[in-house]
Amino acid sequence: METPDTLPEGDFLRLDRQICFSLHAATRAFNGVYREALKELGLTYPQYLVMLVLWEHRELSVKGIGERVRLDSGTLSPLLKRLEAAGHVERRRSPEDERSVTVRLTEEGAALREKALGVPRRIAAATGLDLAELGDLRERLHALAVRLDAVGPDDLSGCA
Amino acid sequence: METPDTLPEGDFLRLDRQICFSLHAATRAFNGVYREALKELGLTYPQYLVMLVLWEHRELSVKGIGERVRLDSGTLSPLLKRLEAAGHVERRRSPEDERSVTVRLTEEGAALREKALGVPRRIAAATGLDLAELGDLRERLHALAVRLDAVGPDDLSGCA
DNA sequence: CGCGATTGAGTTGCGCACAACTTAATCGCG
DNA sequence: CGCGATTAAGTTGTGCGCAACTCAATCGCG
Repeated sequence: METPDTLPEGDFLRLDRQICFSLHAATRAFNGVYREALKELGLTYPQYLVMLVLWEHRELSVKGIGERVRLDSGTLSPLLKRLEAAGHVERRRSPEDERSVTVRLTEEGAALREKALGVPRRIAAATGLDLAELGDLRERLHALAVRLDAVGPDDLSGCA
Repeated sequence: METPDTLPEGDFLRLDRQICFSLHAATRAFNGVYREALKELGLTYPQYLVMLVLWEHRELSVKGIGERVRLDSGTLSPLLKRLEAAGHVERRRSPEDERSVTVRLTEEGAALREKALGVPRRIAAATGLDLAELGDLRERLHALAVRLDAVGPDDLSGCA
């Protein structure tokens, strides 16, 4: 349990390097492709994520958005302020709970969806994967994220 | 080739949302686990990437590091300055080419490798994947990154 | 009802990531 | 040799991502 058995530590480090690099490179490559595809919409990748949930719900609290895109208010507040400045959303405090802020699509923000419809196919084409493979990738990444999030702040020390 | 055939655009947008979210969530979950594991080393994840290549080469130019970790000088310059301030590396201009800066591990930086040896196994444990699955993941991510990078700045418009 | 605990947003500070730019050194062609 | 083009690093500015914090509103227990 505490000895590698199959590999010396040095090779572990090498494998880790390869996985780190692959993950890091894939993430930034994806970001780059999205950046290019989103340029004409005037959106960044994280802004696109937020718009995607708003196109499905039209109106959500900051907390509601945060739960769906897994971002906290420290990231969302300035991002939403920029989306508001761009005219895509409106923000106003909720009447029934003055702590909460309701974010709602403007007409313009809702209309932007039409221009976004072509984006997913471009991305899919860039990956060179078909729908089934994309679905499989999504599954694997989702399962991985769930497992990694579950580890949380503890653990990690319990295996050395 | 230019029509979806299998899915209307709206479902494409939904699938894209799911893939976006999975990718984004998995990336940040990975970062979180590494952040935790690297805390005792006093390294961030990108700093760890740089140290990994230096542990293999001992001495590299900024350009050489950039090629290996796929980062430009705009990101590396301040990062390396911080690694230098932490005492892990030295930087000095190359004698034979005054444009180039050579980055070399200090004794302390080289010694840090010993403390890093336990990191990969912790990460692997957190993912819940075995060595074969990790290798497979690495392969897929690498292939994907290569394909996405190959698309480059052009294309993307040629499929709409 | 009153008051401490909790919750939702926002702010601050730091470290990437990247585009666009600057500066200095080197290259290479005529 | 001379000078424009290229190259290597660094700088600047913008936008995430996250930890740590503030502040106001709400909750809930006695």
